[in-house]
Amino acid sequence: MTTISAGPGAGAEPAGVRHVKRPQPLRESVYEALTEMIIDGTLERGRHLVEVELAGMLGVSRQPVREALQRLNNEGWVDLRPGFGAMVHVPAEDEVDQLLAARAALESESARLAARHASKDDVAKLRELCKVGTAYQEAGDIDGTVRTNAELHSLITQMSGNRFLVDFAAQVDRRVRWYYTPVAPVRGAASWREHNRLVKAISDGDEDKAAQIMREHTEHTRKAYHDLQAATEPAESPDEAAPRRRRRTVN
Amino acid sequence: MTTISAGPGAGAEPAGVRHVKRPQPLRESVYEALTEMIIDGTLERGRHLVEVELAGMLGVSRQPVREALQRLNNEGWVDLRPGFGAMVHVPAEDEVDQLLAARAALESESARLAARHASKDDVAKLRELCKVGTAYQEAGDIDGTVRTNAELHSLITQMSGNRFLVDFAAQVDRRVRWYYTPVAPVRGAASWREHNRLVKAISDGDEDKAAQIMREHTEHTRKAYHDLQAATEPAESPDEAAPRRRRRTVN
DNA sequence: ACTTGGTAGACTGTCTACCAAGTGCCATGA
DNA sequence: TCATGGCACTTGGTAGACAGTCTACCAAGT
Repeated sequence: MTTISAGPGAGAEPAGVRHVKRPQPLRESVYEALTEMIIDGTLERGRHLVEVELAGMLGVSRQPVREALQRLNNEGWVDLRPGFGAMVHVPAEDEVDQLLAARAALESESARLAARHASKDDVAKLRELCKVGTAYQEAGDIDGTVRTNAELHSLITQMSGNRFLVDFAAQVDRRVRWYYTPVAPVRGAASWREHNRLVKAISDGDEDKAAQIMREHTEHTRKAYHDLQAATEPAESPDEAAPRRRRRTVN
Repeated sequence: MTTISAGPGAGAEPAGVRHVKRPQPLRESVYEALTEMIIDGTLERGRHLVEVELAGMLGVSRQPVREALQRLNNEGWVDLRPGFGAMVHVPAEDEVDQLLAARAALESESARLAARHASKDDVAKLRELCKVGTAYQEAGDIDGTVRTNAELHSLITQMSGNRFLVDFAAQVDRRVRWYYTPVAPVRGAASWREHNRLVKAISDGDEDKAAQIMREHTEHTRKAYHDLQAATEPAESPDEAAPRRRRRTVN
């Protein structure tokens, strides 16, 4: 039973004015609890989510659950079928591809703007993250590597100073991480070399180079995903749950 | 009194499979009614939106209104302050800038992908839109020009075949149009010349060129906005509401 | 003049209960 | 085997209630 514990929303305040801890709206906690459960697989893909069931599970009433489900629906985590209920979204095959393409656009632009606005402080933080990440990677600490990777990318988008890029990139990133988790550990070594070059370009203020490196970086990730997918796919049992048609040609 | 009339959700179906007319959920209609009222200024910026008031206004109960407001909040149309209510969002000065920057990234990537996947049919439609738009422009039909412009851009993003780019770009676009409306008519002539070059590049399948033209196109729009802003701004009374600081240098 | 304390009203956040309509499933029957 | 009818379940929406919180305002004290 996962009960909600109104966790502190780790919002990055302008430093110094730290607002007193205010209890989050329940719907927010529910939203977070659900995404977490979706990402960590507690709620498997395709599972039928019933409002009252979730409400009972989380110890709240239907209302906050409904509101959370609607947000999850808007952001593509679940599919809401009127009169039936919500199902945890089952990603289509071309979806990861599209996500990574969107991410390439968003993050490479972010890198460009980050290079434009980088402060000494930011660059120092970036360097630190690179060091930490590489260390994790070499130590074989997958969890740490993934986390640091996320932090690095997040910091870069934030350095762009563009709220919309930050929001969109964050949304895409969470989705990618969800789909991608099973195949994440693969691309460790090269990835951090690229990160280093990227940080170098940003600290040099070389916009074009930063954007280009970030684009290639994401592109490599996509390729890695494809290779791994191709290697895994033939092994899947042909009597898969839904006999949905393959349509490779669409994208 | 604006009453909701459960209009047929003019969703673009895959053509042919037209689902039987299913009444849209109320929250959807409310959402649309509210965005419309925000865009056309019925609900002024900064206005405090009270749930029961809106509910009465639209002839529905609180619940659908709440749900619509929450979505509006997530998409940045209103700001939800816990325990107080929703206020129509008042854009910060640098916000249009950031929106246009995000749009540049999203749409230029879309143009690149559109050039990659363009079908004969798509290109024909693009050409048609260009013709129509230019005609409107020359005839001085501002409304028609703006609408056709939106259609053209929308079609290009859809041609990218990337659902996420489509969604994000659509979101950004609506916001831009809201802020931008007062200054829209300015940039008519040059804009359609650029559109023509863009369509040419797409039909040639020249990805890089398409992306570059789209980027410059958006950049020009941003510049036009700035110039117009600079020309208008000095006229504003100095005893403005909030004496917040100008920081032009940020973006 | 400025701060403090108190009061009142308004509105949200959440809960409960309830009903209508739509959906999926299953057993029945041809 | 396949269509039909019915049943159980679930959402979508409504109504009402209540606590907590936010804003504003007023009065008294420094």
